[in-house]
Amino acid sequence: MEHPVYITNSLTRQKENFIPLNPPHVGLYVCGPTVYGPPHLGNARPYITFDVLRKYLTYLGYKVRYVRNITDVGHLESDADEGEDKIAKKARLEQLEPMEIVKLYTDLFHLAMEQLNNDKPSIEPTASGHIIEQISMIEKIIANGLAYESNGSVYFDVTQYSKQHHYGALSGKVLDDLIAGAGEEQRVLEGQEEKRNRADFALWKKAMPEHIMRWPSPWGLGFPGWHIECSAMSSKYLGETFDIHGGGMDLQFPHHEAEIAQSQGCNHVAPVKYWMHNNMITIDGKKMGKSLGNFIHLEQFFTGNHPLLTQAYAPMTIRFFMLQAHYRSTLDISNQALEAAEKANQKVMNAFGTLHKLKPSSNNTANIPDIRKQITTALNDDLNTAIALSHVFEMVRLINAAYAGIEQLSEQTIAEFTSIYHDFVFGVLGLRNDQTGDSSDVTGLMDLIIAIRTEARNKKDFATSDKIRDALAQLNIRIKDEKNGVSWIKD
RNA sequence: GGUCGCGUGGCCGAGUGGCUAGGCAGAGGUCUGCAAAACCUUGUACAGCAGUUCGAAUCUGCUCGCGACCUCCA
Repeated sequence: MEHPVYITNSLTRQKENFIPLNPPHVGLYVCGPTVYGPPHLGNARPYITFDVLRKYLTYLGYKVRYVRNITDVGHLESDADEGEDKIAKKARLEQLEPMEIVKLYTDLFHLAMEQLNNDKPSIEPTASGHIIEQISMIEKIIANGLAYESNGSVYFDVTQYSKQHHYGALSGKVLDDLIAGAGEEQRVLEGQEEKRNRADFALWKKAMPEHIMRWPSPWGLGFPGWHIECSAMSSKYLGETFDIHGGGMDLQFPHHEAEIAQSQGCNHVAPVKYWMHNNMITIDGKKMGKSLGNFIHLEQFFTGNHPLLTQAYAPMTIRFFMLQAHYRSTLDISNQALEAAEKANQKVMNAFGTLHKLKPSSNNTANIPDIRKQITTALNDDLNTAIALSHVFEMVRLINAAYAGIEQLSEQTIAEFTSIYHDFVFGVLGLRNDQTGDSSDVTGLMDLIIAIRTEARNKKDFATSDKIRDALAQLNIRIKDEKNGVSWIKD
């Protein structure tokens, strides 16, 4: 098959032709959430980005296996906590079992994914369900001489590894700098004294008495290091080498760098052919993140319940907003920007309704572009959804212009536009038309109300007709007196 | 301090050697009882300075400003 897609590979920092290892099969792994809190806007970006990628590859005929994990093993939160992990801490604060915390936030995450219209992954493995695989991987790495046990913990020997491989290839880090530390602000990392070298990272951590999430291992009771789960689960379900690994740019180092080292150190092959990283959502130009405390939960967007938000924003507004930017750019959020996205999205959805009302002409007006080709060209070029959308808007313009009688569209073109809506607007881009779904009862009632109002208008009884329109507006139903008749939409 | 990236019209945001990105907002117009919607017209933007080039927002250098990673983070 043809392979028209180009994607930016973080490993080479270049756009590369995407050719799967075993076409038409594509293995896609995306780092999933650590379920210890409600999902926020920043969390949504990779899942929307890679949902679009998955949908597009599927549209092109690839068979995608999409694996996205759930991290339900609490990794160490900070040095000060003396080994307490994020999930255990949350459990203590809320007086719940750690697995209750995991369940609660996994459910919230799934709900948000559904609201954002992200398809479910093919496999959604949990870290806690793959302890055996992680232990076995660690054993292999030790056997290969690239990890060592120290006081019940196991560390990856970065110095040893770097004698054979380039540690830092993905992130551009230089090992000597990492060993030297981050300038004068060198931080004291937990368990530093157990390591042979500052740059070494944990594969397995001994559980302190207060650490309640713990499993037996050859090295005693403990829990897996943060990075090993992704290596274990991706290789289990996608093979030792697979096509695409995605995630946020903030995971590039140390998480993904460590993944490469572990997998290579275990299986003697590079785990991933194409690394893809989405950029950050910013607020006032600064990364939205848990550590900065400037994040807004998705649920707060959907309800508008947040001091920084002037109104609620529907899930599709959020999705549209993200798609208007390229995934490798930062995206700055503001009420103004979100409102713009809301209106733009509405315009696209409204045009779909208008499309159905068009009367086909025998011929097209001149210069109707090949929208499908333009959209695929944009998506082929590193998944440029912003450009793809600009072509959608050209289609929207043509539809509205045709309805206004300025352009003419043939039956064939109308059918193609309908197909483009299904394939791309609703399909690949995953925008859902939340205005539809009204029952035939409502439609019948609206027909009746509109008929009565039209009667009043014909009698120039504008007081009555405006009263009806205002009352409907109160119910978020907007009446539009168009040249070709009266229509209504739900806002 | 090291590494990397960014600075585009009122806002968000594509593009990256010559050809209108797009959306929102604003202005004018068409339509309309009014409104809404839609359509048409409209903005001549690329941080600053210098250089390369027939030509630069796009390449090079310098300056200023901002950010990401180097620690958990999507």
